[in-house]
Amino acid sequence: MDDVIARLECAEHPDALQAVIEWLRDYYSVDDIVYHWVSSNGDQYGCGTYDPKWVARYLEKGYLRIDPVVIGCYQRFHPVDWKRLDWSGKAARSFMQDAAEHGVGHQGYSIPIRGPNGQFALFTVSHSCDDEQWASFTELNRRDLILLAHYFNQTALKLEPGRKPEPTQPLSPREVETMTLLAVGYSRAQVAETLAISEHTLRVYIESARFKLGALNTTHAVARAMARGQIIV
Amino acid sequence: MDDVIARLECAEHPDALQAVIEWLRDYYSVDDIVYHWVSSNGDQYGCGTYDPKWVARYLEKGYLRIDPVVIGCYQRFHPVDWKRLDWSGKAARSFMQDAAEHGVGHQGYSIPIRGPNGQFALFTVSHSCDDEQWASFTELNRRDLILLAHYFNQTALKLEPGRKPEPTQPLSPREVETMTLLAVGYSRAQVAETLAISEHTLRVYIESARFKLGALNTTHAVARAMARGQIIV
DNA sequence: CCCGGCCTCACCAGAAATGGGGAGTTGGAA
DNA sequence: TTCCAACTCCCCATTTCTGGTGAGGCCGGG
Repeated sequence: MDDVIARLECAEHPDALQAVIEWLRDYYSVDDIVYHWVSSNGDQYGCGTYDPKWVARYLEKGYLRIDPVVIGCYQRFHPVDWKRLDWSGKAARSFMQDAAEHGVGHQGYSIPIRGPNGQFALFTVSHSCDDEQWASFTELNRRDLILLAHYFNQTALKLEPGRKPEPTQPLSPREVETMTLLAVGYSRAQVAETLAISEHTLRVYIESARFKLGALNTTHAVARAMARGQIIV
Repeated sequence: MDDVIARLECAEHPDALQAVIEWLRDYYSVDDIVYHWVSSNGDQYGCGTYDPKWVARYLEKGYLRIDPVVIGCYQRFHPVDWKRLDWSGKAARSFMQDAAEHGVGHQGYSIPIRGPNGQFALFTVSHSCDDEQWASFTELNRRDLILLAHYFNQTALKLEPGRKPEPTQPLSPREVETMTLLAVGYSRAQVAETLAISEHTLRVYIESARFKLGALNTTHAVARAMARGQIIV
């Protein structure tokens, strides 16, 4: 374990992640291990031992917005066993069947990981075995998996595969206040009143913030400011 | 360590966190350890060994939006040493001085933790010693601290001290699509076009989503949907 | 079988936001 | 000192959003 973490910490190329993940699969003797993230812009990055055909199909079908693992983990903090997720709904059902047909095990344990800039990633272990075996496996390895997930994400963030640095121009104090108040539902007039400035001035802040954030309108600007962690709501 | 984590996992009352944190402070022989979170609604919860006067002053002064530790960690994923944060700016300076006067050590190591619903928490260890000692301490204990931070947050989330469950009414698929597209900067007309529906219909979705989210306007609705993890941007 | 939630469409009038001008002060950095 | 970024204020015209009301088809659960 220490060895793996050390390798992650000094990794300098994404291939290292893939190598580690394959090593881990053998080490734990499970069917699959996958790390994948999806962030703001919608494109994603990941590595793992799933059949490439399944990965391609997943992307092609846009399963990201259907997959109960993603949706469920997105609203959780704890690692979660797939069985505890919501598999009702016909979209989820057909997704599950499709996954099974592509060789994905029916047991799974996923750890959600969150980073700045609205980053969200999953570290998943999947296998085929009965419920009891699976329960004892997850119970035994939970702590290691949490730490692994953390270091995997740390490494992935460091390597930032082709991810543009996005110069995240900082907002001025007034701009931050403006965005924050807009995010909690105030109208322009109310924000102006709260900050004790004219609404005209307020507009200048909104527009400059929008410009700095590269946003197309106010809602977009607020969403970006939130996603990038530039405002604390 | 295992003992501490076990105690966190079976904790049933917030006092357990306080007890554990005090035990940890003695175990590591540091000046202070603090866990605190701040989430959507702005109110916060925490426990730690800081002087209550300092805690009160922190809240009273609204230091949350000035504290470089909070602001800095909010945009990071890795644990961070206080020295690596941005302490320029007069607000930050006077904050630092005020903290020092209230007995806060000048060395610090903070671990950001993120949960669903836009939850953000910090697990901080603070001390007074020279840089080298501090560097070796953090190097040595980093991994334990990450795991501790994780389990602290898990416990805090479980206990949810007085935090309303916020029945998080789920959005319908169309509502999710609508909110998502608005969050990435589309105007109402563009969203309607993208979804191939009339703008009138779109408005119905926005309004029903706004209603479900308890939001005052579109921007607010998008912000809430993001913060609650109901849309993946 | 019926109810309720979801999806779809329509009209209207008023309120709010946007885009693009210009212009002055202050305080900190180069 | 000079310069720039931040902060403040104002006008105009146009586009966009919002609030209220109404209505029909579809599908799944009780």
